[in-house]
Amino acid sequence: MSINLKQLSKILKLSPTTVSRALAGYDDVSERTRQRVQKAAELHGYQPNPVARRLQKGRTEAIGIVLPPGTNYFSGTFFTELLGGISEHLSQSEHDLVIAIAPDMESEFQALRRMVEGKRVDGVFLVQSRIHDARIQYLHEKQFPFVVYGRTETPEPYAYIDMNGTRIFQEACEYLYDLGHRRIAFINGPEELFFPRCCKMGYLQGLEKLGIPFDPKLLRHWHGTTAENGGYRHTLDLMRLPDPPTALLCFTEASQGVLRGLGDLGLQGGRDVSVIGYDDLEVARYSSPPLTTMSPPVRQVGQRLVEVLFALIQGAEPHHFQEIWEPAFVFRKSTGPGPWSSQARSPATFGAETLARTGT
Amino acid sequence: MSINLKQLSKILKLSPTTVSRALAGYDDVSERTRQRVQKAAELHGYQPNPVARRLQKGRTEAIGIVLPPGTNYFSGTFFTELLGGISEHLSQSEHDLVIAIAPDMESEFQALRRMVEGKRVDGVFLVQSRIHDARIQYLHEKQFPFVVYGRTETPEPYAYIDMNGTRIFQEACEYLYDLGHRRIAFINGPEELFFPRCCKMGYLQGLEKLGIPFDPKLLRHWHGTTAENGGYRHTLDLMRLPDPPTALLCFTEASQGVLRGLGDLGLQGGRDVSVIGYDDLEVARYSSPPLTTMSPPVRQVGQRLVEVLFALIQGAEPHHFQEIWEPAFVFRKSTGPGPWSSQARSPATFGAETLARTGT
DNA sequence: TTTCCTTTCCAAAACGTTTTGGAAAATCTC
DNA sequence: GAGATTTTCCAAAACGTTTTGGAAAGGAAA
Repeated sequence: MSINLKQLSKILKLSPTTVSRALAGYDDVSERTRQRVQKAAELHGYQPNPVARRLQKGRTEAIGIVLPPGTNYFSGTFFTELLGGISEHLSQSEHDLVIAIAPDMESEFQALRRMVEGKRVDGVFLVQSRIHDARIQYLHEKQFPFVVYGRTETPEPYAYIDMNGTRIFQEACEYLYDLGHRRIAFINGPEELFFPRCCKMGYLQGLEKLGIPFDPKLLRHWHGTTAENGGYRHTLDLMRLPDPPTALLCFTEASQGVLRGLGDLGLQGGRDVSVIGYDDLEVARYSSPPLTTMSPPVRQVGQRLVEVLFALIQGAEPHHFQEIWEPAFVFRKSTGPGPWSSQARSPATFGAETLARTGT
Repeated sequence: MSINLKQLSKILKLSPTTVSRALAGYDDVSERTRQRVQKAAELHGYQPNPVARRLQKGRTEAIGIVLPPGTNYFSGTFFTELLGGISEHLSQSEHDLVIAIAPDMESEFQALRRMVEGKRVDGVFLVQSRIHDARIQYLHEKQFPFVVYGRTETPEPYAYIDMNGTRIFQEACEYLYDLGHRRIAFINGPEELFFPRCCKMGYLQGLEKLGIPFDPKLLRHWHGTTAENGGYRHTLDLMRLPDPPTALLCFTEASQGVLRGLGDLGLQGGRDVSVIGYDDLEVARYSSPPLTTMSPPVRQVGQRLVEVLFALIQGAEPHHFQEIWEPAFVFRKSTGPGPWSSQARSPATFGAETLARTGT
């Protein structure tokens, strides 16, 4: 069917060596023959067989990612977005992205081991980092190149890109405070994940800084169901408290369920209750009301993950790649003045200040 | 780091040939040495290098899929679900799943060509089939193994698994008729896709069979935005007609936007307006009200796609694998009696009948 | 004992590249 | 024109498997 190196070199009456080196751009082949080779290669549609190249080079030229169980509970859309960023950057460099979707924790680890010990990829991405994450310990032990989107508690130095959840949630509290809110609830993600814990810290620090006593009833975690459903149930529950919140922070797509829950209770987001979401997916733009969010630049993260992983594969030290990015607010219509708004600082001032601080 | 065949054979004082054949289970190696080899392999954690194996075998032992642009507009969740089905089945057979996510149509084709002509995979899956689908013609010309989830109009024989959209939408019309609905609208997916067209045919046939004149104002297509947003806008628009529909059929996650739109108008799905969705994702179960849907068995489809593709790779004829599956109804709370309900047949009867016909 | 099967093993080739370590040819230097 | 240097090419080895086509050893049949 398609031509290979030996055949092409026979046509050109050159050795395979020369043809290979000509195409690879080495300077020990004359400009004239290089041109000749390149033209012939194009004409015959020659492409080096990647498998043969991989064997010789000792690299698989492939990168792996195994999506954890419950990815869909989290946000299928988020991951296809992240994968989009990764994939785009990857295809430019002749690399393949191999993926596994794990139905449960056990097969998640198994899939990871298959990639690593089966020498099927040169490096892997990790997402949804847990507070204690066995995957990270494992990969560190194996000395296998990997980058995490998120952090964990293990002491080993590893490469990561994470969002500053602590800071942005603290700022979200301040923003709501300035709008005149004092009863601020937080519907957070699963407790075993590291990122939600950071967000929780930001929430607590924010409250403390503002002199609002922490009410445990206002901090919720969804778990074992979709973010949307978790947000829905907790909203119903929260709004039926004797002293319900006037503002809601929420994690990923929980916000969609929150808006729905408010709707069912005859409340309108942005007017009766303020809502701020995390993750700025398409859906946030089109919800009713359009959602004010804290927004990580998902596609850019994907691209950067690729860059970092390539560096690691080429032997760079992981501890040089520990980046914490600042999410930015995207102000839409789901936030509005709260019952204490007379006491507030000027929101306009705050908005400007925040945008300046979070700019890229 | 890890051991290879030559080293292992040296340890065992056997030839690489024998070790390889012992592990592959050939019967020209004695039971005794086979056991010995197997034990040693296990002890040293020997795993054949997949790249070397691939080169020798002339197969990449990898399968490709390129997600079309706008996958997220469609339903990121649906695709992670489908990929889950594929991935699970695939990892059992020592194959890799390589994926690309295309930002636009051009790079979609480019990614496909890279996989095919770059000999990076043995076969590919196609999803979101267009009415005229250049990908299918291309793959057919190249004689490259592929299976489509969905169909197209091109005459070439190709392997596909598709849902019987025509039939299920026709039955949905009948079901709504029997509930007492006569003004039945349909918020359909993008027109250039084949499946929405089938659904449309089913809708039209259903109306005709029931003697309901077709009102073009009641048939909508969303396009270029998320399904959710499309559903939302069209619902607002439809319900503001002088003669608004009393029941809404909708395609994929448009249903979520539909419910939201109804909510904004102060209407309740299932009571004021009946809604039936297509695709039974987690989100349908937890919406308010829980959604009655037409539901394709997504994970099973994924598994079957893998089986079929393997058969094709082994040389089977594509036209032997043209399957049309019957989606089943999942009855929940988003449908109820319509204004013409006095004239209806008994819904109970209909329900039983439908379930029998669509069972598996 | 000889002949003919079986059983059990293995050397060598092959898959399609890239890299290594020259060698021949061309050019320069004096 | 001889020697030194640069330019241009290539044969052979290597990457780690599997497959091919025997060969040696052992046993059964004559």
